[in-house]
Amino acid sequence: MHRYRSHTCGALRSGDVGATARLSGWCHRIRDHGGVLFIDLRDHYGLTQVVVDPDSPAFKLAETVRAEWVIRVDGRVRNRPEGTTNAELPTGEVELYATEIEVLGPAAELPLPVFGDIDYPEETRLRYRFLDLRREKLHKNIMTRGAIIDAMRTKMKGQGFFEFQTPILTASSPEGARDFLVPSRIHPGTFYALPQAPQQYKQLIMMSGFDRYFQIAPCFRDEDPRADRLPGEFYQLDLEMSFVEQEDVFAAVEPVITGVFEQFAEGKPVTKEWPRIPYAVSMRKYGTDKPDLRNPLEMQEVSEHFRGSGFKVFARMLEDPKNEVWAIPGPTGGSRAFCDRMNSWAQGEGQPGLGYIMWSQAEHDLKGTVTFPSGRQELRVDQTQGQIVGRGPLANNIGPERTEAIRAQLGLKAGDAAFFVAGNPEKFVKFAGAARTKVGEELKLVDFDRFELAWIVDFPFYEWSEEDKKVDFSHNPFSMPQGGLEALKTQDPLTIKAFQYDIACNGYEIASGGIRNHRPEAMVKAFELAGYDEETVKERFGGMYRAFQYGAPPHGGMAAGVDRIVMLLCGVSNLREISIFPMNQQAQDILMGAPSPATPKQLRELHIRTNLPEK
RNA sequence: GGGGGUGUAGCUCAGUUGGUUAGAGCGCCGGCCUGUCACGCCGGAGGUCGCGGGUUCGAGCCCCGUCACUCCCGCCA
Repeated sequence: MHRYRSHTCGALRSGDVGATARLSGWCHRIRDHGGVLFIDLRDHYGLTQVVVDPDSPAFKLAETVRAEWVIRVDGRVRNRPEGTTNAELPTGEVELYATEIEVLGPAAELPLPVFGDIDYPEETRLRYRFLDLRREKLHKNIMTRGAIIDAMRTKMKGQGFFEFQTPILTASSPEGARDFLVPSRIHPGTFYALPQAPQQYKQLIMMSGFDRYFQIAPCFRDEDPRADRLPGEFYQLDLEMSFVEQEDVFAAVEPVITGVFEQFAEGKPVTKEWPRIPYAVSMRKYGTDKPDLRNPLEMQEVSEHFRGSGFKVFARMLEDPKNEVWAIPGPTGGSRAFCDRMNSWAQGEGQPGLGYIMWSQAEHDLKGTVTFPSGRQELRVDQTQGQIVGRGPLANNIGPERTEAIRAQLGLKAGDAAFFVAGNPEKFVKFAGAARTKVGEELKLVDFDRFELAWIVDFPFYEWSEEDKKVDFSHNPFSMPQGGLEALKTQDPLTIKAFQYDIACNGYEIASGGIRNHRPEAMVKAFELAGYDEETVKERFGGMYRAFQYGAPPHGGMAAGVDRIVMLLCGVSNLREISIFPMNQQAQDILMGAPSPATPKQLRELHIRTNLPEK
């Protein structure tokens, strides 16, 4: 017999009754009835009930074992007595009657129980990650992660892609996020950088005559984390193809991502035909470039209804042509309580408030003019019973015609509301998007049990950098401007769009890519408009620039966030739930103790002396 | 770099307008228990209330500072 096991803890069935079996695993749960004692023995594969009574030579030792001890049990497989089977366990028909127990690894008192499903503080979970990983949910998430990555590989290979490895120790890239640096011992005073992404390498692979590259690529960025952004390192499904236009990339990628989602969505619907939403449209309808399309609400511009109206705050704002008024429809939200709640939510977000109109059916015929006691305001009333009328301060100020026009434009009914955001869209768009999300969720209009995927296309090539007071790349400096060199020479830079696209899913950006700029003269011009001369380009992107001179194929690709996709498919909202040994929010690995000071000898070899900040 | 939240037993948490000896569940230790599967019952141990300072006759509670964790903003081409 094998030294440790003849079966795993998930293997035994009634067909094994009468057999002698040897199991090894962790003591998941122990129930001591004095005369009879049960141990649920757990391993990676499952759970089997071990039973011991005083007739067994193993009884005395069995009484001493505790939760999470690792033991080996020999015994006889037998049917559980009538009425004591456990339908919730695959092994629930049988039990192992123990005749011999060996303690393989005793456990100290646990800082974190493996049994059960209650939440524990992050710090405890990370310090004792190996215990946390034994717990059912996390254990399962990690296995799902592996299966998802397997599925990505299979589907990518099915699309004719081939997996490459690119260097981890590479050159610092001047654009983008902060690099992690690794000092060179051989070349004092110089540093390698860990790749933020294999962007330049994959383009060089295309210029090296390969085609259809992919990699489950580790990426490193020294930036502050978020719940949906791991500190330090993360993985991308990175891909690149030669001789392609945007449509070719979409055609290659869509089935891979849809396929992966369908395979792991556990029956939740997944978008079949992905909508293509231009960046500018997404910003105006959803207030973000990563819209959650499970939320049916779409914002609309309603400036005309407020221009020159009696609502002076908006009317005055609209005298500046840069300003607009946007409406967020709130179907079924037409109650004072809800509108007030939204208003105070907006104030909590640092806004002055959130204007609204509520619509309802008039209960009586009313005609005439109401003058408020102050005498400063007159309200014309002209309604017949059953007619839909708008209520609230805004409606009173702009009058029934304008109120009705807004209702008609937004397609709202009695019992509905609309919320209004005014000012310069560039400044309020983020808040408007948050308000759209809030309204949708509060009114329970969002169907959470689905995956809504979309391409966001036509990103602007440049944007205005307020900080540097100049035009700067808005996304990827390597992507191809729509219109090519001609557009760079003739168009207002801020109106140039890029062959640059994202995939949005349920409010997350899960992928980003583009068709690359493979013409050196266009690349030089693109950088020139952003204020970098040719020498700078040569200096910063020497390898790429050189490669462009010797026959560069048109190419493009994409990178999808593996961690985020796994997070969505596991139904969690924190990356640490799907990452096996994550760092904490301070970018420390508190299990392994990283980062840690280097020894004087290490520093000497690297010609480095520390210069620590004063406390 | 900035803002919010949290910090009380090994763990999860409660703790009144500031008032006697800071509680519960789980876990741990001891005892009882022959069919449980969140086993049950009885008993026990276990606390610098994150840390430092202040106000007060009196602080877990109020104030100031600080540290840790977490969420967010900045940042992330």
